[in-house]
Amino acid sequence: MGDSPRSRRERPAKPALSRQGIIDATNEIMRSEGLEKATMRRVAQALDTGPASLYVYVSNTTELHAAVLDELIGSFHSDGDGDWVARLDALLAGYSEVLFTYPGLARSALVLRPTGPNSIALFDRVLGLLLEGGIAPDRAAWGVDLLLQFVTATAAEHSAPAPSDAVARGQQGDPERFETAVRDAATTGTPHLRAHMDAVLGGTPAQRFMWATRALVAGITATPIPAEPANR
Amino acid sequence: MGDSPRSRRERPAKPALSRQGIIDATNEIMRSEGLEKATMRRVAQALDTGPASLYVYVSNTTELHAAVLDELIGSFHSDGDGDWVARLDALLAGYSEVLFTYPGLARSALVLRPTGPNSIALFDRVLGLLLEGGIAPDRAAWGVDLLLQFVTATAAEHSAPAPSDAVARGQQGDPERFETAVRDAATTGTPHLRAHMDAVLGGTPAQRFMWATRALVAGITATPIPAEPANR
DNA sequence: ACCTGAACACCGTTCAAGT
DNA sequence: ACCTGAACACCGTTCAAGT
Repeated sequence: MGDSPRSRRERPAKPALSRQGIIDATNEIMRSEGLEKATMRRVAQALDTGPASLYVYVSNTTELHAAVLDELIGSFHSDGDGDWVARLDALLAGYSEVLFTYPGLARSALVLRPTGPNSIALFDRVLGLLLEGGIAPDRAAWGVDLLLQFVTATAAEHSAPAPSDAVARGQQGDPERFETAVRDAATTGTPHLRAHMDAVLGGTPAQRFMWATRALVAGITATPIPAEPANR
Repeated sequence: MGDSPRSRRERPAKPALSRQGIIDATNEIMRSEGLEKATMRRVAQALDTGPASLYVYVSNTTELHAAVLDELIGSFHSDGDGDWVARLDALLAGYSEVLFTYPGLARSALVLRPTGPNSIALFDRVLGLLLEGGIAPDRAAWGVDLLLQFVTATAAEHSAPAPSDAVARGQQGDPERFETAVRDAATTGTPHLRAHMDAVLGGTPAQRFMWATRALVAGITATPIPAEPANR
């Protein structure tokens, strides 16, 4: 009994594989090294096994990433007080924060249409707040998509593929590139851009985020859905 | 003279490499096989050379994809007539059509913040239409981003990674998965979702697209930008 | 200058074989 | 059942060497 032969030292006991263990390890790698490092091979290595072993618990890379995302969505609680607008702001800010912390996941979320239990719960909470605000249920129902899509897309925009990839510098959607392009173009055939360049380039990201959510809520509130109420 | 020695037959003359030729070949592969097949190696093969040769004209894969996107954005002209709303609809529909035809590119566009000349021109056109609609310049300037982001994100959502990948079936954001998840969840702790399930799941994609653009324009029109007009 | 063969350092996924 | 070594079929990018 006592020490089994191969438990000499090192090897921190190598916990048995499990779906949750794989998800946790993936989460950890994503946070510290970014989505693109959270590969099957890298995760397997972190768990001291081979990539093939993961396929017992996870059906493919996409599904694994989706599982991590749903877990993260379940991890933030922002049931602040205040009126429904304040609570909506807090909720969207919380979601946004998660996506900014794991930027690569925002890209996935856009394509994946998260359907895990926590994602659905988030959808329900946003819908509840819009209804509480007195928005017509039809409009609120469609509006949730618009709001969550905006948050996701905004986070995805700010996601550089590799945290410190030499190639990425000046390549990605860093605002600078866009700003330079606008200033350059303003001298040629883009009259409106030239006339309003300062407005186009103005505002902090936080100001724009806040303005956009205001505009979305206003639009959702005021815009009737088409005649056929909700066909299909 | 006449036939040079190595022009026996076959080999359709192998045109010299050029940046434009590389872009065209990439475009063609994207259309016929999807973004994920438009790799350096695959493009090089189509041009009958090795991948290393492409790096003389193109700095990396991302830049190549961005070049194709800007070319496509320049390729559609929808200066229909009618009032500004009709023309805005036509313009966004045209952009949307391109992105739906090359779905993978929509994902790229979100992260890339396209800055090519044609992309900037599109931005200018949308801005012009909003101004024509009498929207305050400050709001219009920020609103363009919101509108283009919506179109791009919507196209990205509907993009399955591989056109006919066995794994993709039931995996991606096909509406069915979301619908199933909603119906399942509706029995548990998601009261609002249950109460308004039909509204949430209702509407055709086209109806939702139209409604969303209406809501966006309404919100942009009605929402004042923050006190500091356009700092920075 | 332009082009390229070959290499480096990776991927996801499958499958026969082991325990 | 669960796990895995090894293989298959790919990637992007670099670089020394050729023309």
